Amino acid sequence: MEIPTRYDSSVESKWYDYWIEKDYFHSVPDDREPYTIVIPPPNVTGKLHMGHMLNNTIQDILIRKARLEAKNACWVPGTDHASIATEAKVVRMLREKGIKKSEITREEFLKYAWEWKEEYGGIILQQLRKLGASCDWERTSFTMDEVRSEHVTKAFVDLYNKGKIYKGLRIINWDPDAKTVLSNEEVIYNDEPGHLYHVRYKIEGSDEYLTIATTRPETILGDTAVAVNPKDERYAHLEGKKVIVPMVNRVVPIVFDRYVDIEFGTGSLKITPAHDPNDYEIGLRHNLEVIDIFNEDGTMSEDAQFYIGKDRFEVRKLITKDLEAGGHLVKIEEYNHSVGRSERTNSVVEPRLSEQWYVHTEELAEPALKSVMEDVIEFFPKNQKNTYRHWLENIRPWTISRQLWWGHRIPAWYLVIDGETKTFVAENENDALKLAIKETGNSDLKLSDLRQDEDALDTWFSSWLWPISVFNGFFDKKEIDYYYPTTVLVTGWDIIFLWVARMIMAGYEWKNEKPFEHVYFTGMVRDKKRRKMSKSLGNSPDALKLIENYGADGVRFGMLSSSPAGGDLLFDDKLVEQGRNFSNKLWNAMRLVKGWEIDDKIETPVENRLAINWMKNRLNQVIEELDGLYEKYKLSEALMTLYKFIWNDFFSWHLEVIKPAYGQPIDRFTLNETIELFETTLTLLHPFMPFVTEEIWHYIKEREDGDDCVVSKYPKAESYDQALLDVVEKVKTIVTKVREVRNSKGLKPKDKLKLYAKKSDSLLELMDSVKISGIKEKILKQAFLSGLELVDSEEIDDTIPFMAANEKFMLESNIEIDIEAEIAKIEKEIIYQKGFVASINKKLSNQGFVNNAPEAVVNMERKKLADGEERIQILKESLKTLKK
RNA sequence: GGGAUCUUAGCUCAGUUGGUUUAGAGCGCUGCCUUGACAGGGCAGAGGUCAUGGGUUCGAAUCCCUUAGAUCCCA
Repeated sequence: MEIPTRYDSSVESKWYDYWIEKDYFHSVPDDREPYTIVIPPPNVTGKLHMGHMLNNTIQDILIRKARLEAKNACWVPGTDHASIATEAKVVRMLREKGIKKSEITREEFLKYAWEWKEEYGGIILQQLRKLGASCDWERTSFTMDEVRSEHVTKAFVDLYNKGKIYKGLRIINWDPDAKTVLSNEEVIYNDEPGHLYHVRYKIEGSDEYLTIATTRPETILGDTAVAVNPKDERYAHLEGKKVIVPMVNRVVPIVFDRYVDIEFGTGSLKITPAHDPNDYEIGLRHNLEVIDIFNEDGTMSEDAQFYIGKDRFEVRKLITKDLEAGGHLVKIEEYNHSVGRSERTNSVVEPRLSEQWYVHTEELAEPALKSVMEDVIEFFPKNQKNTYRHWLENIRPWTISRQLWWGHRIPAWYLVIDGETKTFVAENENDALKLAIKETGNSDLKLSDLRQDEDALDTWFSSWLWPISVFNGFFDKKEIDYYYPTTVLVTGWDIIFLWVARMIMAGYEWKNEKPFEHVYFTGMVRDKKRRKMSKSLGNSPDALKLIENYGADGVRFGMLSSSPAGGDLLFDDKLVEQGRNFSNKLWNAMRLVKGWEIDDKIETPVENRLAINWMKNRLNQVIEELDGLYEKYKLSEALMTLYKFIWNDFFSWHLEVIKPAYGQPIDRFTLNETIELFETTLTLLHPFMPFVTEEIWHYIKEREDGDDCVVSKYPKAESYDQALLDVVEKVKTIVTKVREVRNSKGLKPKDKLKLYAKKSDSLLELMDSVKISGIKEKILKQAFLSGLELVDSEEIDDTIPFMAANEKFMLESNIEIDIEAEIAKIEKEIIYQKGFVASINKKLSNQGFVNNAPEAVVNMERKKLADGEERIQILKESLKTLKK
């Protein structure tokens, strides 16, 4: 049957099913060296996007390479419950059904949430299969499944008992949309346009006013002081005075605090301790009253006295008018300032005073910082180390409680005795009760006397245990001892604090060991205009559509071919198209090779032996290069090295030399050797393009059961003959030059012409090299020549002279050549060469250079000089003959 | 405001501790080529005083400083 001329990527699903059926991706501990990756768990209700594709392609390349190297490759997949994001989605879904979260119980809500998770959860894991991800699906984990939840509880109780978790009253970042606290890392700051309002406060018992500047006039209602800098002479006379807060007419003190910036605004600052972290600190120092004027959804509370129940942004407009009407507003300036927004809901974060659970991260940070700084854990690229250090050296307590239901409920129970609340932290309510009985001495206490904390834990409190919990690390010694520490973590640098740093802390806290050897940071996927991919811009291609159109291999190629570690990937359809075309090229090369009939009567032509010999040496050189690139995680470069080797060296040069004339058979040796080269090449390419390589693997040769590309043997680099590689490069230069001469003179590329070469020692050496035969034949075949004759003459009628590889050639042709143009060209070339020679002469006549530079470098320069002079000599002779 | 990284061909990027012909690749561009594995193809070509100005050195894209610009992190 005819093989179609186009590769059809729809075979991909067939191969994925086949690999699964053969159980190639499953790992159990054995005697081999483990190679372990845990997936950065995507949100359970998420869909595959470009970022996932990049990230997971990289992991798959590494894990497949390890598998080919006969390591015990284990890639653990899973999903994250993503508490805020998922809860927000469920709330929205319920609202559409007409159900309000505030009107249902926690149990009812969780039931809906689990239903939602069962329906939409894990779609992304199915999509990863389309990409070719060779995960061990039997190990699929979820941060809220039973095993992972047990780890979370145990970790919380353990830290609490060690005194590393505590509850405290702080100014926190409040998300009024999600109605929960956020950690500092979940707040995104950006400069946004706003206004600076200048408002005057009357000084009590005086006609004087004090003008303050604020970006948030609505918080005036919660003011409990005005502050100025003690060094500010403008305000020195106000010591001991008080001001009257507009609207509410509250009399509050003027305090003197060094925090106030004399230069900024009017130099005096209104103080709202309940709604600004800095104000809160000042409030503590001066013992100020705290008035909370907001409800949890960002509307005004009773304590605000005005605008009760109205939204904070509406109030900002209203109060501006009222302040103006009351004669308090001095002026309004345009002003850009930094605004914090919730990473998940994008609502403007409200600083709020509240009681939350915290992890004492300072102690945990110490070993985590040390191991990265000392390269015990290696970062790729290295420059992320600075960012990491800066954060860990300035680490602040980690707020881990969230006012959410979807998540791990905090394992703390409260008992109120005589109006005083006692806290018991335990792995379950029965243990908590035992603790309570023990502490109170009251054996009549019942479970119903205890009340569990309503809050859930931050999602990251479960993900930081991921490298441990996916191996059931707190309970199963065999698994964790074998797979931990994992080999490499592949993730985006945007979660270096949220996730990477915390996993390292957890690793040292509970395993006293790093969680991974290496961290490979991927960049962001952007569009070609360098914009972030986002739904609102509509510039993010549909990942599955891309796979459908170009094949997973094509997409993988496109994602990888331009994405250095840590650098952003500027995504362009063109790249994916190039990947698809590459698949097609491989396919057609296979068709060519497969189409040849063997004839045992044919002796192997000498040029074929040379070609095979050259390919084998090149292959070893390439394997060596790849090893170095993999070691440095330069995967893009590794792919491009392979791409160029396969397309240029293997297909364009090698296949073209050995290709028999149309319809003619080939000798057995050449074909077998070529198939073997093809096979090795497929193994090398397999990690990047798993499907097309597997497909072709089964076409080029009959295969026994289990002889599959996915588990083939990755070749080891052997030594290669550099001299041979150099000789062939020279030959290629000569062939290329002949083609160029034909091209520029309008000669047909495939008309057989005769080539003459001026006899020289170097040329004789090249042609008659005893070790390597087939040089002449290769040149004849690839440059479409009828013959190659070495001559003593400088000048032959009806030829075009040219120079290649420092030798003089003459190509048969009876076309008229434009002598003037030829002369001009050669003269231009002579000028260039003279400049070249002069620059080297300058170097060599410099005693400093000759004395100080290494001998090899000086010799190299001498060689360059000799070559240059030789070229000038040849050019001058050509000029002489032309001018005759 | 503090800190980090970066600036090489039209675009995206390589360029190992300073020394391999006067800087490489892929894409794009230009010309030529079509019964023959592949137009999702073949062959060849043009394109860069390595952001700027200084310095160190026998020698700088590479090390140091100035200036300009870009990106990111922290506050």
